[in-house]
Amino acid sequence: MADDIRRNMALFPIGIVMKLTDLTARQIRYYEQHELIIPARTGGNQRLFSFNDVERLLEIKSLIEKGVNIAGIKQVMNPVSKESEEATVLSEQSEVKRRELSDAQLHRLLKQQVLENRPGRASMIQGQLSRFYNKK
DNA sequence: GTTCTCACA
DNA sequence: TGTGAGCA
Repeated sequence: MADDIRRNMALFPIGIVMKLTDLTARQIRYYEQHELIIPARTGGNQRLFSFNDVERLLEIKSLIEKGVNIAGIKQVMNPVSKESEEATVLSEQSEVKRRELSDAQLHRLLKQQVLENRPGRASMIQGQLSRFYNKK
């Protein structure tokens, strides 16, 4: 599992992440405040992002582009601390399956929502999303 | 030169 | 969310 270590290893500063994700520093920090990402910190209190963080930001970005707000994204990207993140990798497959399943359903739901709720933006998507996590 | 936090025309 | 201030 040395791969997970590399994947979660904090490497680049916010500047690099900005280019990698096309997000502004403001947005990246904003998402961090909402615990969508949990970058490591250097001694100088500077953020260090891992590949995982970048991937999460890309997911967040795609969701934002589809009209999902922070509240909605939080339900999809249930915040995971660095520790529990590793624990998730080692945990049972049932957890993994549930995650993949809900992701697939999520895509279908998002497409549906985006088409129907076009003008007014995602509004009732939050309640819909939460149901998937209870329903498996 | 960069990033950080905080605050707001 | 953008942007500028004042530090580190």
